[in-house]
Amino acid sequence: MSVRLRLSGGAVREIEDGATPWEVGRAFDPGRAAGAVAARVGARVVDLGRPLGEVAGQEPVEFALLTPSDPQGLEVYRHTCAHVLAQAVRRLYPGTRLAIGPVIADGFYYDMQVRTADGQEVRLTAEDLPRIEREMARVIAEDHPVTREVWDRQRARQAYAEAEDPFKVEIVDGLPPDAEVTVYRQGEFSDLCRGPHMPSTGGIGAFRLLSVAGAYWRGDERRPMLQRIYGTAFPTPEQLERHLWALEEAKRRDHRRLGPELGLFLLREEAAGFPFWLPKGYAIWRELEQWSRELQGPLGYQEVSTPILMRAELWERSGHWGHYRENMFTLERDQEMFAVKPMNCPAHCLLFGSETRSYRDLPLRLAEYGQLARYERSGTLHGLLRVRSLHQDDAHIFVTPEQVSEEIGSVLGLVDRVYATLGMSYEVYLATRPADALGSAEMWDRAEADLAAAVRAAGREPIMSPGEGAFYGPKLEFHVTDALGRRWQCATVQLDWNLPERFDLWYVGPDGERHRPLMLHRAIFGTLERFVGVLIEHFGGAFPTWLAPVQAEVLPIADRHADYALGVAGELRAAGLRVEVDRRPEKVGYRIRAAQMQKVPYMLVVGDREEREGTVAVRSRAGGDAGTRAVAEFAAAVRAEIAERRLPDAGQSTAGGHPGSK
RNA sequence: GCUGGCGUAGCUCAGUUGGCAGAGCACCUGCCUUGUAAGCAGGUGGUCGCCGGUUCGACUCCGGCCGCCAGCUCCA
Repeated sequence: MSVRLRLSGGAVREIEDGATPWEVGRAFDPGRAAGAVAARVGARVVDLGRPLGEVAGQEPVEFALLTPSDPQGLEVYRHTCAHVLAQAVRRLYPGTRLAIGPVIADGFYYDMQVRTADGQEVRLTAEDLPRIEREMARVIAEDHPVTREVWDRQRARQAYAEAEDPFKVEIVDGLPPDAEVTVYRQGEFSDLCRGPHMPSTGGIGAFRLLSVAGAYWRGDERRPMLQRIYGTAFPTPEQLERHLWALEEAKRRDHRRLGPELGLFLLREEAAGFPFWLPKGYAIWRELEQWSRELQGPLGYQEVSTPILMRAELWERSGHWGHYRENMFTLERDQEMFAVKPMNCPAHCLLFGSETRSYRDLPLRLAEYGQLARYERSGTLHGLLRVRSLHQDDAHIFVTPEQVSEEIGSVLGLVDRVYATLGMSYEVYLATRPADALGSAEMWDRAEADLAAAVRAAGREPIMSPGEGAFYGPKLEFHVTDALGRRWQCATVQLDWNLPERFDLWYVGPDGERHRPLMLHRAIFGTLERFVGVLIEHFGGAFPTWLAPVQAEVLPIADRHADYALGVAGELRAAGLRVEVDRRPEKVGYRIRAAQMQKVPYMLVVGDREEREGTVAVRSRAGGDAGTRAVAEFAAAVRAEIAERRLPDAGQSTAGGHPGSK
């Protein structure tokens, strides 16, 4: 028998079915064969030693060798490295039980119960990692061939049961009935694994273990806590070093570091999860809020303000008492329960229902920026990105069923405009019906379909997020990525057929009858707290001029220039700019450095010459010395930059003349 | 909330085996009067997270809380 493969050049070859990808590669693509870790046959990635008859047939399929430079090849490479990690830990701690060791975005991890030979559990710390790394290096140097074995399911189950490997037994039991049970072996080590793997351990070039942390087996806090060792691997030491450098760089952008450094906000243990906003941070905040009003007003949004504290009875009616109580701050007064609002929707429903609404009033768009509070478990708090204080750029839109699509389209347009202006990329997730859902299956199906259609109409493909919807309706989540590659939801659009029902909301239709409106929950920034946090990291603290807390810093050369400097600052403030004067008795270089580290977009040096000529010597944060300009001219240029909400483009500044010009 | 780690000046961090708490930066003062990323000198500043215990004596050892960090989980 034979199989047919389409090689990289496009030629179809007849190959004997016992041949392996390695043999085919060596014959037809010797250049890549040396560094190959696996092969792609059709849609499958397979071991280089796998007989082709098992994965191909008479129908020609694409054949390609994979090296660690290919994304799929890199996964195989890292996966094998995860096995090397497990092998090394087993050597050092022979009683270790393995759970799972998958490849993740920038590396891999392995979850295990680390134990000594006599079954004593061992707590690893970061100090143990170098020792494990040395053992891994030994495994790699020993260059063990990696072989694939197909096991009988019962035999596998029994073997792991006898070896007292409860996690592997559970994994075997969880495999689909028709799945092949495979075990990969390298030297004295073997592991239940789907594969594929590199042909031998010697091919791993550069790896590093990064951290160790606890992780529950199957993510379930009622189950045993395992130790998760994170690591990464790259084909060359240079690539590894570059990655490690990028991780350090990401730490430098961490908003928890930059926030206090730039004087933006404060986190205090007196109010965990409730940030204190300093003048500079709040300047950013106000700028965003003002922008939001500017964008939404023309779209027909009306701003309202509703009570922060309301009786429990309201939350019972809205369903929050049953579904969300764990996340609410409650208090009792005069034998009555109250709750701080975690969301605005129930209050907005009260507003909708407070007068008779006509179909002519719809869509009715109620916006609110007030403060919400949600109880989050202490271990989940994270800088500004996971807080208990929330100020959303929230709105609830009451619509007729016919208006849903168009209104969602309008919201998606708003989202796109905001994120494009800030130069941020995002992904759209469609979160569908959760286990504790309210409402009928038909309502959910239709709502989910409506949301998906709207996203596609906006030219994007939603990523499905099954079971992640709110209890009251499906939602679109817009995710952005932080400096450390963690993903956070910012904007959201949720469809809700439930609350209008619970609050018995209705409008009078053209037919003179009562009809039930639908409700859209939406936020564009999401939570201001989180959004500012994400922006700090996105810009690394170097905000575009329109958002920068201090837009220009005036630096008088000597004491005698102080009056002129104050005059310049006054003139610029009158033009609407946020300006400060640094008249400390320090050298200009010192004060420039200070302003530069505070990431002020423009530094204006003024001395005898500038005072005489009524000018400022402009230095831009990104481009350095930008020449001398008249004060009014500088003000006009910066005002234009702000009005356009221009993004900083590296090396260029807009408000300076050419060096040497006036 | 769970597992592990951590908590010393505004910030970053030292602090031997338990014996009167330190540095750099920041801040203040003086000198310098300054030209595009750190001038010089001096000084202020700490209930060593909080509460309790052991001890002649606790930043140090023990226990309990609180907070932070990583991960799990949860979610905007």
